Amino acid sequence: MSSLRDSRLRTQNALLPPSSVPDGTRRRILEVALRLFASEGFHGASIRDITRALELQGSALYAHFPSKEHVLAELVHLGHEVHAAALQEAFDKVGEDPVDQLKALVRVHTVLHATYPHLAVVVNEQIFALPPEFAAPALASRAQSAALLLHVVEMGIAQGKFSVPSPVATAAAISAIGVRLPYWYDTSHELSIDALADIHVELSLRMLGASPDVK
Amino acid sequence: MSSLRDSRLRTQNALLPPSSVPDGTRRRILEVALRLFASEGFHGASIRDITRALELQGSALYAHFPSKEHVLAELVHLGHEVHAAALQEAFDKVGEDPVDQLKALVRVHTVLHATYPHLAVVVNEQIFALPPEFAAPALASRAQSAALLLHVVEMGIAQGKFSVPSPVATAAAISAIGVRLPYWYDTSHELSIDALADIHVELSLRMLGASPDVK
Amino acid sequence: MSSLRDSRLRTQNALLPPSSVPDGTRRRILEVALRLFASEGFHGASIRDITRALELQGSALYAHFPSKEHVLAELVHLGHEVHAAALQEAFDKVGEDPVDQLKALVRVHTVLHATYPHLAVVVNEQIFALPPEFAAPALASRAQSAALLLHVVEMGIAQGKFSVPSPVATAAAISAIGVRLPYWYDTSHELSIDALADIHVELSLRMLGASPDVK
Amino acid sequence: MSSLRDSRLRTQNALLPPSSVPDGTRRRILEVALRLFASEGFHGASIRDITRALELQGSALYAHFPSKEHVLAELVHLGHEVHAAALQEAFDKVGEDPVDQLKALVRVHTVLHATYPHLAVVVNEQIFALPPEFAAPALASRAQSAALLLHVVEMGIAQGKFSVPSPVATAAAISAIGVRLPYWYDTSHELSIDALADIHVELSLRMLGASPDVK
DNA sequence: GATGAATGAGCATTCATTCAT
DNA sequence: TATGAATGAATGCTCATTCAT
Repeated sequence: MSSLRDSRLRTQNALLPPSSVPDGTRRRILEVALRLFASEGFHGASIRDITRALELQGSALYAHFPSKEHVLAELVHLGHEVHAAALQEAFDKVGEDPVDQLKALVRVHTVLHATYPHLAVVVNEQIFALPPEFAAPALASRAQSAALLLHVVEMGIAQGKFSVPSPVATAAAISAIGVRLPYWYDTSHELSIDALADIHVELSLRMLGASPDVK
Repeated sequence: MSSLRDSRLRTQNALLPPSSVPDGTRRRILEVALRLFASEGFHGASIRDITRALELQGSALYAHFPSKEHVLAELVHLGHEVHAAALQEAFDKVGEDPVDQLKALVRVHTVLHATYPHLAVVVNEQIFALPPEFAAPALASRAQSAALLLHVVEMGIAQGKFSVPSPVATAAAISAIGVRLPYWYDTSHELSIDALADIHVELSLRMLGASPDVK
Repeated sequence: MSSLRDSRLRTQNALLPPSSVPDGTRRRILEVALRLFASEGFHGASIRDITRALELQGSALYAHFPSKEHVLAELVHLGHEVHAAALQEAFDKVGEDPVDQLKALVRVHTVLHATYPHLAVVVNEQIFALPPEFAAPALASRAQSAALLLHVVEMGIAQGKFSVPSPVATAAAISAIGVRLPYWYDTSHELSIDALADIHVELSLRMLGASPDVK
Repeated sequence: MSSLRDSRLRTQNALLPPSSVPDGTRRRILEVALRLFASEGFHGASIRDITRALELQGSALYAHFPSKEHVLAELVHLGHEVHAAALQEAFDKVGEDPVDQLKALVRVHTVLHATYPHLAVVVNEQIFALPPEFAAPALASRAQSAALLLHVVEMGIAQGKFSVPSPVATAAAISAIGVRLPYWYDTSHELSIDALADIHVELSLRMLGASPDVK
């Protein structure tokens, strides 16, 4: 239902979080791979595609990664690490009020998906291209994030601050709003990332039936 | 943030809408291709993979489709056709009240994504593997569905029945909830598809700030 | 050194000698195959190419020929048969004078290559695509024709009517003039086939150093 | 009318002009391809056939040529380049007398076809297997050579040194004698290439009715 | 005679990867 | 670090041919 374009994602600019990988050929490989895996898929982007964009021979990649799968694995790992760290950091900053916690989680979820859309797409769509032993830690991180969100929702319900038809379906819905962002939003949009985060927080609280004075 | 498995989707059963393609080898090819494209991606599933599952030689596929791309194109076409037709049918059945219209659209959107999750995933993730001339009609259908949803939201706002921070972002959020369904829901879930549709309708109306007496 | 065109041969019209094969699908297959083998080569023209031109399925060919090779074999056989028969007939009509004999052989050689250029090309270029047992009779017929021409040349020399640097090379040269015809001549040319035959006779006699009053 | 053998051409030895391509795998591919394209035709010789003769995998060819067609294109280009250059060089060495010019052209035409018979055969028979954009320059070179020969014939006629029934047909005949050489002559023949060239010069002059004192 | 679904071998080409340089 | 020639498996697809209808 979102509208895609040739390049799959609407954003061209931001790729990898800045300090996650040192500069150099290795980082440039990751950036190109991220862009191509997002637009063509893991199997649709060949090593030669990646290295050609860097004006290198295919074999040059093996000075930096032991295999193509390791490139994807590193991207997926990086994506989950960033996501988990950001969620945790946001969570730690706020107090124990589930409303505050939820606001923090939704905000960071949205900001991340709007800022690093390629990483989000690759992490979500291409993780299945990894062999189980590579995918397992990422899947665990993912499950933990989901559990954290669900826990906050359930705490809010327990404290009478949220009221919801199904905690699981509602947590999934809150997550979905952010996950689908890369498919329609780009940074040239009239809404800023901050404004978008505000909106998603508001929409999430409404779904949770939070008392109207919230926000 | 959803949790995936080796087989990518939680559901194994429902594949193609029943009457969309006549029985026979051609339909069986479409079904297997749908399953494999959903789990491995278009480039990750080879023609030999598809035909092996049918105990055929790879070359046998070419008596039914002129190319691998045509198989994907037919699936994508079928998916959009079913989606557009169902949306339209639901829309035509209700009156002019935006609230009723929205309920109808959300319900059918959810039911479709829960009933044909493979089709939804392939349509959403693999359409980029098609050359532009194959993808164009599907993208047009997609844009039209998005426009219909946005229109209903805007009509509701105009009539004072909805109140929303950003119509575009809210329509995208409503859509996202359904689109992400295949990644966590399967028909063995304790929630029935109908119950899920009810929940999504409720969540959508809450996001739209519909007057509390609704439904 | 000749100039070719898309269609390889300049002539489009005459294909098979009229009475050589009865009318019907079998003959039409031979005609299309002749055209395609001449322009694309035996390996470059598929059975589907041939039958498509007749609006038939590929399998329909097997009601008329046991294999693709048999189609070529029949064309090659037909070509050599026509060539040998025409040569023999022409030879039998004239007396024992080597000059008359040579004129007759050159004339018919030229007329055949100008009239059935596709057949000549296929016979000359595609015979190697046949397995030895199919090619053998054709090669024998070919050798016999060459021997006949050489014999006439040598008889003329013995009788003091021809004078030549090398009988073998000269016989080859006389043959070559006709064999290369299909690559530059077509029936729309300002020279008629008859005029061309006259010219080739004249050129051949000149090469043979026949006394100037000849012709 | 020439007699062929399994191996199509009687010569096995000479293939590519010595300095035309540097030594190495690339040259060896061209040599094997030349031999196989001459004997089996472009479509009849597979990439695996070519590389097997070099004890390489089929894929190794693609480090040296972008496609099978490029291999043929290079051979055809090379053949026409060598032919055109040799003709031009021979032409430039002699004076303005059409008789001398014709002798020079015929001699070099014959020497080339006797020395590089595979190249001649591939150039003449397989050029049609190239897509038009590859074939065009070769066809142009061919037309230019034909025009040069015709021009010399016509100059000789204008100067009263040649007398001929049809300049076009006679030029074609002169060319044909050389072009057909690879189909019957090989270097083990009792005639040396030089002797053969003398004979062809003599036969050509005779066809042109050159005054008997010539040569 | 002809169809159309199927086969199994083979095609040109691309793939990820290796390795000597 | 990077190259470039090579590998061997795999790719999508075409081939001639078969066979039940």
